[in-house]
Amino acid sequence: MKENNTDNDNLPKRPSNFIRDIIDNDLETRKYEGRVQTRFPPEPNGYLHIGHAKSICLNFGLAQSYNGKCNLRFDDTNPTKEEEEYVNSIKEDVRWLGFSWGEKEFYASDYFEQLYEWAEQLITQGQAYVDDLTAEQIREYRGTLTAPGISSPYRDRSVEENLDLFRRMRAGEFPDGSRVLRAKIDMASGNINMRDPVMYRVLHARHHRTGDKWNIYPMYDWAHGQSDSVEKITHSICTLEFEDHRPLYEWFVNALGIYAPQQIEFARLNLTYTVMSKRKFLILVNEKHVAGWDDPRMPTISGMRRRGYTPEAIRNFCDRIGIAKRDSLVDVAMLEHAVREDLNKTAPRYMAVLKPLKVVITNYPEGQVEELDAVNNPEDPGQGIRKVPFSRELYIEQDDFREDAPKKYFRLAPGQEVRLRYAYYITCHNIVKDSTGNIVEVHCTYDPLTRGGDSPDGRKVKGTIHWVSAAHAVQAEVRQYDRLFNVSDLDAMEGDFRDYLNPDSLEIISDCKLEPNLADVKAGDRMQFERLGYFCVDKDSTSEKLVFNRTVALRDSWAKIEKNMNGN
RNA sequence: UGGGGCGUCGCCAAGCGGAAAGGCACAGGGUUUUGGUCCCUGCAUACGGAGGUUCGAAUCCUCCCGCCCCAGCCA
Repeated sequence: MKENNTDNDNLPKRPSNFIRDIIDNDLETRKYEGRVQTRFPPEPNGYLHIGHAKSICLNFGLAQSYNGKCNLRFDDTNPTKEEEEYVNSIKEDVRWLGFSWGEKEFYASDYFEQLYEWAEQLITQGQAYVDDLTAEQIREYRGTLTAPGISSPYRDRSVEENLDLFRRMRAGEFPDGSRVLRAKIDMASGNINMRDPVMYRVLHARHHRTGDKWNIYPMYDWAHGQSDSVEKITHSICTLEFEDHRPLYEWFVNALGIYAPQQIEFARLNLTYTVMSKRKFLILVNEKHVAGWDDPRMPTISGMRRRGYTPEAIRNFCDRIGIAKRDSLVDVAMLEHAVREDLNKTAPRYMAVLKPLKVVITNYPEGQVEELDAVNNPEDPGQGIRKVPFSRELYIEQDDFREDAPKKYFRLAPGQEVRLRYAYYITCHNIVKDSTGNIVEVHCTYDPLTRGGDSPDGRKVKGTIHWVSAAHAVQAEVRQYDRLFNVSDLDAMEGDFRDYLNPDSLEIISDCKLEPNLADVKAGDRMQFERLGYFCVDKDSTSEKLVFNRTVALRDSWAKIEKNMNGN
């Protein structure tokens, strides 16, 4: 029996941040009767990415630790860009990340009628008017950053005329773009959002949920705060660029006299070597720089899922980068660390040779096969052991043999003894080359007394390399990914972001040799290929042709040493 | 030259007037049948700058500098 175990003890510990401070304070002052209600409000116009994950973890995480709720709400106020396909993928991604949002999801479009009524209320209160100016004229009348705007000639229409016009807008009497409903606030405000913002536009477009019911659609500013209000949100968390909208957010709920949530802004996530905008993703996909939204090189949730990332790793990453208001550019190494950390504990290990070099054990009996024991996961004894076949002809990694070994090279080289993991010590005594001088085969002898990888005489070998029995090897394709861009701070670069695409972001290796235990693997399975990295089975994989994605390589201190030896 | 924000180690980020957490990265060492993991150690006399208040300031005040966002009938 556990003692003194409150609910909060079981909840994930998360670092403090300014939003938690605000909530703690609100709880203390009973600002919202002790409630915490957040929401994650994606627009269904694209796939979620790691930046959204930050927001998801924040909003759902806050709800969890304060015993509150977090609504999933689709901000579907622009039917020209939104599709059901996206709402489905968003739901899938949020769920996959490990969060749930109760019995139903919310939609801004569910509030269209209420929003409409509130708009009539504002008109009646003399705080909104129908404007006949064209989009271009509205822009001109709005003024500039330094010059105040000027009033529209339609600004002082009577309540009756406004009501009539607005009802006819709804009824579909006017063509797209002909009229808008605007809030009557302050054309001279230093905050441009307050210069009579547009609340409704005429749009004869079919909405993915309301169909053809509406001929007018609310703008973000008019919809968002009121949706929060309807849902009794306590803390409406959004990104920094909406900071300027907060006065408007508050103006609307105050003018309406309805429940007032509070908007809090935090800095969005930026990652090194990565772009993070749906617009740019769309270009990458449409121009075929990547294979799709779920290309494993994409920072989309679906791309990362396909790449082999775990929800746990992404959540840990999000907890660790913190929440603040300063613009930041998080090192992608932080993300990679988070996956390695999780996969190290969970991923079963296998041996796989990606770039094979044939090794013949000349003193090993022809035709003999031994089944050797291999540990499935040294970090988790519970995962047990497996058998791996060993025979006279093997494959090892090309990188694990050097004819002229540099200093500190502990792998196979002429005259140098190494351990074959879980098998035997071997020593190279002969190299076979083809007519052009390429090494095609390496001949070694083994020490039968070192079976399993230990020598009775206690003799040490510095290197241990992985291998696969040639006769038993399973063939596979392995896709290795590198960063999509070759500069760390894309936003700081001049010119188009496509100029910085890394041409080597995808390497397909087609003749990999895998230990036979990998033959029955299924799409989505994650594992470590010993000494190489973490991999997962791609959805393209079939029993005839296995396909793996490299999620992330293992840390490679030998690569670092060698790089330093070569003077960087 | 308008309005709104932000500036703490290479990158994130705690700190909320009492003598600069943590993570990543990096460097060195130990353990090791993954050059993986793990374990040690090091890594800001300093908090954009300059003044001021105070016994005491990254934390309060003033001025200055730098960076980001805003002129969609996008969100």
